[in-house]
Amino acid sequence: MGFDVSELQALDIWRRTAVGSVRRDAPDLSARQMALLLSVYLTPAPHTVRGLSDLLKVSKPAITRAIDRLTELGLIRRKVDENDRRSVLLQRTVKGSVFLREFGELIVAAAASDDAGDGSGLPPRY
Amino acid sequence: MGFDVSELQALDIWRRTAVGSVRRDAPDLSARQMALLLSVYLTPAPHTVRGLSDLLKVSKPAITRAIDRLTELGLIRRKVDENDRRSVLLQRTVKGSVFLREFGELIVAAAASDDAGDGSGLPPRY
DNA sequence: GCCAATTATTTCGCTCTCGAAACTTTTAAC
DNA sequence: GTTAAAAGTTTCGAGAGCGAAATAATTGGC
Repeated sequence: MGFDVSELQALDIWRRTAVGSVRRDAPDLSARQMALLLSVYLTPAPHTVRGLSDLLKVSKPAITRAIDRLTELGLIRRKVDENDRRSVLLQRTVKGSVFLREFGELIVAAAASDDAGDGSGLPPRY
Repeated sequence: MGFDVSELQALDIWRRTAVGSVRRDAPDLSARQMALLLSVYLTPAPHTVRGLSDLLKVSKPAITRAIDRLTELGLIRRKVDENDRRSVLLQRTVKGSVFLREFGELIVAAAASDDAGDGSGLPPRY
């Protein structure tokens, strides 16, 4: 029972962010979809179906479906690899950048409003 | 284009956690389901369908379905409120506690492995 | 050129989820 | 005790996701 303090703080920041995002009526992405989206934006290109399938240990059809959904939402874009036309490269979009920027702001705000302290009982360091 | 540094770091921690969770074959919860689960565990009881519907600004049937899913997974439990038998109280389970503890560990580990520094170029403070 | 390997998508049958509206149970008003 | 309100669930038709297997499309071996 009970959590380590830092884990608890981390979970609470996660909670505030998740609740804030849901309340904002953001698209209700699954964990897989979010992991895929963040991987495309925050890890070095190129991003292919096969590569993401290996990275996430999820079947290729499941990756294709997640891409379908994120593409419908306008958060990423497909582009055929001209060097190997079998491959599909995933690219960022303006809408996706905006979405993730706002999401990042939510996390930062949630962390800032974490007034639980560090457990030391001392005032926070600035 | 581009993100503020702290937002980028926050997003990257989120990414590592999300990817790690998916790779571990954790249940593929939606943002709504995760927000609900965290709210039940980290905010003061009682937790009712109506209360969560207001908190998350999501319809009551959608809350019921999310509870159905989380209950199937054994992560929370329903209990009729004996003071008002119309209400259903949501309670924690051992399995849910374990799941969230591990998830918290994942976040903490992701934050610890954030070797990007604080942008100052100085070594991290311990 | 031909054939096997690789990449991604589509299909199949099935389950889960959606919002809106209808419904059941329980409580409170009076 | 009858009636209105409240809490939660169920139903509806429709859309999305699942894994496994089948299907393109393209490439590389030779």
